[in-house]
Amino acid sequence: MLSERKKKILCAVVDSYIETASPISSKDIQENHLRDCSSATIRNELSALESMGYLVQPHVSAGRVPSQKAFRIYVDELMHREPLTVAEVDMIDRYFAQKWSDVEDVISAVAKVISEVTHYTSVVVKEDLSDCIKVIKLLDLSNGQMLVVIVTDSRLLKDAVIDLPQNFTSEMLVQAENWLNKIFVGRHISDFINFRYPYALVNSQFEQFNALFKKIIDVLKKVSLANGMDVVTEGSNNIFNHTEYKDVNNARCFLSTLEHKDELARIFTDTDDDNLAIKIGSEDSVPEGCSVVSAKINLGENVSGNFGVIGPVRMNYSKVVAVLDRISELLTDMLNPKEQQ
Amino acid sequence: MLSERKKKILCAVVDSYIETASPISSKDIQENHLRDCSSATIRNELSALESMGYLVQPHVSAGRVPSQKAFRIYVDELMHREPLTVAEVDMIDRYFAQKWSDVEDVISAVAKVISEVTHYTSVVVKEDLSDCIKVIKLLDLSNGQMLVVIVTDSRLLKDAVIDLPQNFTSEMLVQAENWLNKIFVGRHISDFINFRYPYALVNSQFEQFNALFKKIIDVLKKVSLANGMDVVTEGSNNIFNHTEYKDVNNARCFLSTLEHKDELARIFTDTDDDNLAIKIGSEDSVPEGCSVVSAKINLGENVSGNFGVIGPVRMNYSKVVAVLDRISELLTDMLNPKEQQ
DNA sequence: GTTAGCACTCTCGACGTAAGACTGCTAATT
DNA sequence: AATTAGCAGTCTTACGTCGAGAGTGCTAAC
Repeated sequence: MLSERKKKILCAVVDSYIETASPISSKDIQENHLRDCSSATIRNELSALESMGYLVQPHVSAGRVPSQKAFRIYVDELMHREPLTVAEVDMIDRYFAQKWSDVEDVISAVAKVISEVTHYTSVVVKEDLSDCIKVIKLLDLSNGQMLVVIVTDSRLLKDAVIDLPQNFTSEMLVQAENWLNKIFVGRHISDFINFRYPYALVNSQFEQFNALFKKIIDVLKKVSLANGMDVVTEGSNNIFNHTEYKDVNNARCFLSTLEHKDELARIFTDTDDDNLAIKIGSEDSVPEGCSVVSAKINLGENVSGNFGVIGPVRMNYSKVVAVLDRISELLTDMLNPKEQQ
Repeated sequence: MLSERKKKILCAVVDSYIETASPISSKDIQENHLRDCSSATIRNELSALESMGYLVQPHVSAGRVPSQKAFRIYVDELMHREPLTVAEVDMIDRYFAQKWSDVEDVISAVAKVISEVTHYTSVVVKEDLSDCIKVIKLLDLSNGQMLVVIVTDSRLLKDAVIDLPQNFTSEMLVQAENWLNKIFVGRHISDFINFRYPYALVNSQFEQFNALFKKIIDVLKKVSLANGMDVVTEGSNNIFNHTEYKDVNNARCFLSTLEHKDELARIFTDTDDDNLAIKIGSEDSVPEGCSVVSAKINLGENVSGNFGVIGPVRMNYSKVVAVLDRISELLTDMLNPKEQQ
């Protein structure tokens, strides 16, 4: 629907604007992108693109600035995918040369490398809501207390100390453990947020189990809430590299977004089936003036992760996408051999 | 060494400057603080205070601004301790009305309430390096794996899954557990960072225990490292309430400090025996232009915590101190009855 | 020792102006 | 019919001037 030349010009405007953060003039485009036609021709095209809603003019004697609609079509159709520089590849590979021993380390390293290479603020979200309970163990701590250990599919362990009811014997503990496993094994952790206490099952047994069961269910509920999300951000001070955050109100707004981890997690995890999602401006309740590029990865059985960057709409999408692609690749490489082992 | 009147005037300058963030004139002081002498007299005193290094003048026709030295003497000697307003007390109490079930909840709530009431950025540091091991449990997960649970003084639990050596029976597990407890109970978690493997003890026993013991010691080492510090910050966007951070470079520098958790922890935990420490400007490697007010609290047996605020040198010390005092009080109230229970 | 008064200095905002950046339009060209 | 050169018109921005206002330091009187 857009002519080839219009596409070329629009792409040039967005590219230049991403680089310079200031309005782009017809002369700029002519000199740097379209040598073979005059600035007057380009002016005509710019005018057309403006009335189509792709460009706006801050004032009459200024150049053009891309609208949100322009950024949308830019990332969907126009953008060139530039390869990473050698230095950037090196930087990423250096991070991945280390050996990590647990998921937390991976998360923090991924957050660091993304923010370092892209110069934007990075966000990594780990989500293990789909974790399945494999076995529950009750452990007498021999001081009137008991340790509840919940082992899940992904080997992530949750535990808590519970006071034992009076006169509780070791045998009763074993029995309680059996019952708990009968009820809960195979269930998903997330189910417990709205779990209703199964009186029917328990009332048929010793009365004194009741209190214990209630407490254990509380632990499960708590665990399922606490482990819903793990959100890590890195490089929040990178926002000051970008002129849009010279304005203090924008910066405050941005930082406040970063502090609302739950909302942030929602933005980064709420993706279609695509591996890579780009949300621009106020789309999908991304904060006004911000864009989010996020990717998805499996962090192991039933544990998925999302990672990406959040920054101004005037973001270097090409570079960010390349970085995220590369990291996706390295992460899957890292995780897959493990599974064959 | 300073005359009473000089003290009064210096205090007035600092108080006013904290409030208005702009240079204070002799007239200001005369009108708001020292009705009983003329502005000319105050001018003379100001001039004297300036040559003593307590005040500086941005330019000749401006008022005076307190120097770092002035802030030091202000918090040490001059400052009035104003009580909190009813609204502020309410706000704090409302937070403490909730029941918290674990240390993490307390930490996050304390961070939140401090930043909300003071309008500065709050920092809470939990340090449990001195945790003592109370008991170690080995738990057969019946799938060739074993769960190591370490219970410490402070009831903070650490655990990890370990692959069992081949042909390991339940009885051997019990035996291993006994040995582990014999060796490690009573030791401090922090000792394991440099722990040397006690061959003498183990070599006298079954050879196949060796591999297991090594793995467990690795777990202990890891745990002791990972649990060294827990640093939580809240309200980083509060910095924009304060004029000194209208300057983007200051803001960037401040945020970068917040991201270096280890350095931050050092600043907040490195206190004398005092319960409350105030560090101003570049003292004790606090970042240039920043001040830190921190308090200490016991978060349980052998677990100490530090909490406080970080903000501009021009900080409302009086209010911050009052807030931290109140929270200290409430925290000890909350923790002490627990111990009597 | 304190104070009134005054000259002096410096900042800050308002105003006007000139230069420069781009555009849109018109008319000529291909 | 599309393209282009040229030019008038508009708006921003930087700069310099100017006057008002704020505050001091000094002097001389109290």
